Amino acid sequence: MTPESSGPPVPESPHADLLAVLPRLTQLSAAFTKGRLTERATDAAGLALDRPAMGVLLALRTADAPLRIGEIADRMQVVGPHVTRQVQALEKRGLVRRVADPHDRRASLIEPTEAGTEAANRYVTSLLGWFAEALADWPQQDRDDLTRLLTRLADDVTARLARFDTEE
Amino acid sequence: MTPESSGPPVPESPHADLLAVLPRLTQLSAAFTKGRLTERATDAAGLALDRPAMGVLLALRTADAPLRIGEIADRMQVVGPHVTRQVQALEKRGLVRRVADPHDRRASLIEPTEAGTEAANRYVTSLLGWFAEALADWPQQDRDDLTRLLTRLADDVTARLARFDTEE
DNA sequence: TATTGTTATACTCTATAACTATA
DNA sequence: TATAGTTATAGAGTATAACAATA
Repeated sequence: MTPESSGPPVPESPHADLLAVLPRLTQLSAAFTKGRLTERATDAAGLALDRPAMGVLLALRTADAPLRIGEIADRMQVVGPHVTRQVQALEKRGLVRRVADPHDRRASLIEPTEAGTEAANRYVTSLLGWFAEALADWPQQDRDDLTRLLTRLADDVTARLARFDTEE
Repeated sequence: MTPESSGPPVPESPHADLLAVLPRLTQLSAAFTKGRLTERATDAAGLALDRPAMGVLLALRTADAPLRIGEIADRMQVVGPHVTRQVQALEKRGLVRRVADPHDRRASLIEPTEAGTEAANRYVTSLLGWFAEALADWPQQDRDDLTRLLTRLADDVTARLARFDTEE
């Protein structure tokens, strides 16, 4: 069995199995997008919002406090102008409102309205229900392990990528 | 402590912790995109290809056999026209070539050229090296668990979402 | 008539650039 | 002069629609 005639096409590596993780992440991402999971959940919540707008509403819900545009952008890992437009869409639908920032008149604080809070809760409940169904037969240990490992993976990957920025 | 006055804003659920998985997947996806990991790996491979084109090349490498346009699209979970354009780009760069499908003159088979195979291998090696670094201090058990759980999650989520299509 | 692929077009999400107002 | 936000524009990635060739 010579190297060039057979064997798996993967280059030699002590951790080649790790590469299997990447296609899985891609698969999951594609499945969520193509399955329109968030769209179904927004429908179930009686809303007509796209994913980015829902992301803003969820960021506010998670923060459980009014946030500035820039703060929302940081938490969502997107740029400011993107958040500006999503907030405008949410405002039009009466799901968030702006309140003046007492300490800085350049900025305003965004907070969900009563309707916005309820919508976000319905959305989360719907998503959670779906997710619980999908993982209905998972042992609790596996659920815990998945959360733990995925959290660590996200942190390690984020940290490693941040090094690129430092080096440049 | 009344329900409306305090407590976490998350609705009651026996598996509320599972919801933590979704932000992590989002975070990972965003980190890979914003860290331009694939772009760095293609640079390291001496290429000038965007992510979709690289995806086609990887699909061919993984298959280790010539594939039809439709087969590539299925594996990448995208539509045909998208693959058509990526293959055209790869053809121009001499990384793939078309060979006639002896059984069906409507279709052609796509296979990597020598240069394409080498480029894909350099890409994978680069990505693998980076990934191994990021997870350098992970115990082998955790690596195995992550791969196993992520695979199962992807399969379960995909299966569950497929039920929507069936129901409609 | 059904299927494979191509061309042309549109849509979603996010980024960059230029600008305004306040600090 | 630096920072927060907005407006306008651009780009990446992928989908849909209309069509051609072959089955």
